Amino acid sequence: MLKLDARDLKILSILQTEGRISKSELAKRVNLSNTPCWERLQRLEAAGIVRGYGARIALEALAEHVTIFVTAELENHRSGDFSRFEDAVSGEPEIVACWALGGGLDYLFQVVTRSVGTYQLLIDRLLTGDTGLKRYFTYIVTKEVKNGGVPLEIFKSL
Amino acid sequence: MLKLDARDLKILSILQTEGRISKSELAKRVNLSNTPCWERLQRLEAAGIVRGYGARIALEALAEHVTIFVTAELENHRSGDFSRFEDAVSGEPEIVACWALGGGLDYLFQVVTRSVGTYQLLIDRLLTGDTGLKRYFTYIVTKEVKNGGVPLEIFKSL
DNA sequence: GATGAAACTGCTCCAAG
DNA sequence: CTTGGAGCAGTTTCATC
Repeated sequence: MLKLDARDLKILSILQTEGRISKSELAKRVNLSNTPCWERLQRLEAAGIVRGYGARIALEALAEHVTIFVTAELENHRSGDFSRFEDAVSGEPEIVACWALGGGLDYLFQVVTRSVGTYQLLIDRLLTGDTGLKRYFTYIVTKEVKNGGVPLEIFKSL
Repeated sequence: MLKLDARDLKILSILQTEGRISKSELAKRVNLSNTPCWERLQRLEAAGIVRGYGARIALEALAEHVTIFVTAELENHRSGDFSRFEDAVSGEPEIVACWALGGGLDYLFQVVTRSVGTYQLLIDRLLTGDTGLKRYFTYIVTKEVKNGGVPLEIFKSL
């Protein structure tokens, strides 16, 4: 694990919100000259800490859609059961995120789709496909309250 | 709502994964010359469809941390109760995302923090602060299975 | 929509302190 | 780490078709 100083963290937190900032502007913002700042960024990218860049897209300005969270419980807990379900999840673009959970529930996943109807089609695919899904619970999102980035501030003291 | 053709969607989906692509390279990828592609992007940004750009940061390569999902139920459902809770959520950087839900539960939120201990401190802050939080349930994430972007493919036929 | 070009800014690398 | 700069690539805005 690469050790990072406060400047590296500042570079990361600037890039997190301003991914298309120019490298010379970035250097100014962290009080470094061009060259060493560029070298730091190279290191961060090479180490895989910066995994890439992306546009933040306002889906709500683009098309009608619904966001739904689903908790899932599997039929069985043998080693193959988990990877079978996870493969099914990977193959569904409407499942935008999925996490394995400790405790009674096995998975939580987030669906973004056109409507409740297309969500039901997705669930039907999961139930009739050989995914091992036993029980699920649907939570429809009525409002996105917050969606920020990872709080790098918390790790400042490393 | 701005109407977008297939090229606009392609621009968006390229930018979603390659946020730092050069504008001339982007133009090539969508089979347009420099100028009209640049104009489309200007429109998309001006319309707020592209809300910004950000680096994808691999937190796991950076520091030990835990991800936890929490479902929350509020004491009361008067108009002020929701905004009071949402304000508290906004003020906590460790709460990286929060959604209001239909049905019995009021909110789902995602916490990224250093440890289970710091998570408990967060919960204590929410409980002792005047947030109206009545009942909550903790789901510790043991594995991130998938974390992709919004599936623009789904909206191709618009 | 396409093309070409002008003026500018930024990028990458290198040298020297 | 700094400054300075060379050579090249990318950006933005033109005018023209």
